[in-house]
Amino acid sequence: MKKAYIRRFREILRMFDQELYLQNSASCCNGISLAQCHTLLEIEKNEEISVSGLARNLCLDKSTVSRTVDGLVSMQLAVRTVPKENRRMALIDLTESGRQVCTDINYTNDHYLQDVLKDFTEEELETILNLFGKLTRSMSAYRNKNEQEDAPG
Amino acid sequence: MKKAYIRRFREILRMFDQELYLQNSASCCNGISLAQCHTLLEIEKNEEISVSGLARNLCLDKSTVSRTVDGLVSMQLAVRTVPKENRRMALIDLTESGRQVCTDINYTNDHYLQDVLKDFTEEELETILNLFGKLTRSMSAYRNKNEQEDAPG
DNA sequence: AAATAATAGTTGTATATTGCAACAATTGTA
DNA sequence: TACAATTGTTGCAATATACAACTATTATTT
Repeated sequence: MKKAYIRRFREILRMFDQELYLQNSASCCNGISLAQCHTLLEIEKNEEISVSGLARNLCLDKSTVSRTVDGLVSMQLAVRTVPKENRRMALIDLTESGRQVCTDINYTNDHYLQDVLKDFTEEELETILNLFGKLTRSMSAYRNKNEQEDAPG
Repeated sequence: MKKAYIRRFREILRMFDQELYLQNSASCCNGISLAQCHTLLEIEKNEEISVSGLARNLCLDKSTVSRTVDGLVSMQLAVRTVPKENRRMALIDLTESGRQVCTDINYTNDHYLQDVLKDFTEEELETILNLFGKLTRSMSAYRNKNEQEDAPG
């Protein structure tokens, strides 16, 4: 693989990452922060998920997630429930307001993506989704491989 | 454009963003932080750039960049020079150590990308770079359009 | 059954990142 | 010369994050 190609790819990745960050920041400004936004959507995706589950899915420390959930709860966007059958854990769920905020975020982001992809042909759309998926899976595999190696024996 | 497609795209974007973040964090751990890493590479790309220039390119506030540069200077990876012909500004440049760190970062990231892309065919590589570029430009155009609208009249 | 280990969550502490506003110094313009 | 614009820095506050220590609970081992 050509060095020049890799450098161009890296450059585009950097710009893409920047655009993604700017857009995410801009679209999550319905009074909630980016971290809260990510957490809300992750709760929405899994009905009744634990703090540890969220931490795993979001690749964050559970203490971080615990505090983010604190924020969501104090804003009445989420609730903690301690199940009787396992009183160690707390299941997080959305309130009606929380669900509404998710709906808003989804609406904004769906429309953004639709706008940004409007000049892509059907074929391009299919191709980019496939290649994107392949790349993401490859990145994930690479990371898991390295985590195995670094894991405490 | 199908709603289901958009949702799948968003989901992949989210995962991709997460992988990118994790990889960036991991690869920048040569004693420097992610922000310092980005700043170093941006200085490397522009010989003698000002704080404002860095802020513009990195889409950050100049105060943020000023402090990041503080860190780099105190680590002796960069130097500030006040040009005689304009004593307001400070031109930032890399030291030899700074250049070496950049070389290391580039090496690591180039190899990462090479590894992650190793199962892509020549054609796929060409396609993904093109579509990625197109998408990034589209995102950038969208943002500029909206910034125009929001600009203080 | 008691002791120990594992799990789940929270809190204390520290650090990093960031932006806005205020400011100082310098340069450009009216 | 007075005023405006540019450039960078500092004060301040908010957010995000992780690690370690801790509490409470549940599971396992002896």
